[in-house]
Amino acid sequence: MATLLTGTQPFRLQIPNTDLKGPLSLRENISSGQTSKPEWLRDGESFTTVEVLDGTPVKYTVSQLGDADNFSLVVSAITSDVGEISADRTKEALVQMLGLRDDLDLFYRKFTQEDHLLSLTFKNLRGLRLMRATNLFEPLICSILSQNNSVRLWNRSARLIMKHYGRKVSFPDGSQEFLFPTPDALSSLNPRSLRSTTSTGYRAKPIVTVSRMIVRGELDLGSLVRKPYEDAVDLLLQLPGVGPKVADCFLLYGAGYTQAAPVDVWIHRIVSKLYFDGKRVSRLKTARFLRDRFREWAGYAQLYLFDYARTGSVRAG
DNA sequence: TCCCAGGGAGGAT
DNA sequence: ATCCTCCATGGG
Repeated sequence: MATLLTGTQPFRLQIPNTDLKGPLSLRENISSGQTSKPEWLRDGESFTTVEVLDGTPVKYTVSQLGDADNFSLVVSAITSDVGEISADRTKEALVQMLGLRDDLDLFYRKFTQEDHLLSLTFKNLRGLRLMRATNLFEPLICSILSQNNSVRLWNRSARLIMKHYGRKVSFPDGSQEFLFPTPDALSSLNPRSLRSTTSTGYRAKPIVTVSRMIVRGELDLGSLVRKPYEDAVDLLLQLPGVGPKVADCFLLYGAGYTQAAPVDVWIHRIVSKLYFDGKRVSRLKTARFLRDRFREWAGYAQLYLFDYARTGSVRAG
């Protein structure tokens, strides 16, 4: 039943609105600094990402036609020269990556009624959704990279890591892309050389250490993300380079824990300003506040508040 | 030159 | 529990 894609048979895939719940802004999704992976590469109005699905590299090129509320996605997905994978699997992975199953209409409706302050962020960010990774290692490394860093710089480092240490893959359209490296590839590195080649600074050592833990079987991300949120956090906090914010980033953008609310400098500022009358509240209390107030929507609330704060809708308090 | 960026670790209070 | 300081790197 499922169509098999091979390297010699590129195909196009239309995802009609009726499959989705609520609006989508592909551009907002891509540019919102989420740590599931570095930003998809942009060429005009189309965005490209390469994902490894069941061992087969798949290159997606996606563009959105129409506006946030009335649109279709035009998707080209091609496999590497050696691989093949079902069309259903390819489509499902895209739906997951773009958060298309999240009921964004419900989110808007619910908090337009229940939280006027949060609803202030809705108008300019309509269609912004949570991204999810198709693997667990890449978002963990990207989340570690993001600590005390700018979106621009951690993206740059992640791309350099791919270029220097990831497998190079050829596609039938003639392009060559670098995959994100495996834990094995990074585990064998000298942290100093990783640092000098990828501008990762003091984050190089924890990246290598975590990679080694995975290779040795001391860290099993697959079983970690099957645990309840609190247990998963406790385990993540034991890792070098992983504190509360990085753990929440990984759980939200990597593993889909929508109750996770990463608190960085921007969230710290905007939540203090909007919800605590400008009074300083600790980061841990800020995170707990967001989880208690927004529950399974905490990740979404955080995402909207982050973009609202960062894109200058408000001034730093 | 200083300050900042999707912070964390270790220590002192 | 909360508050220091230091940690690399590059942009403004």
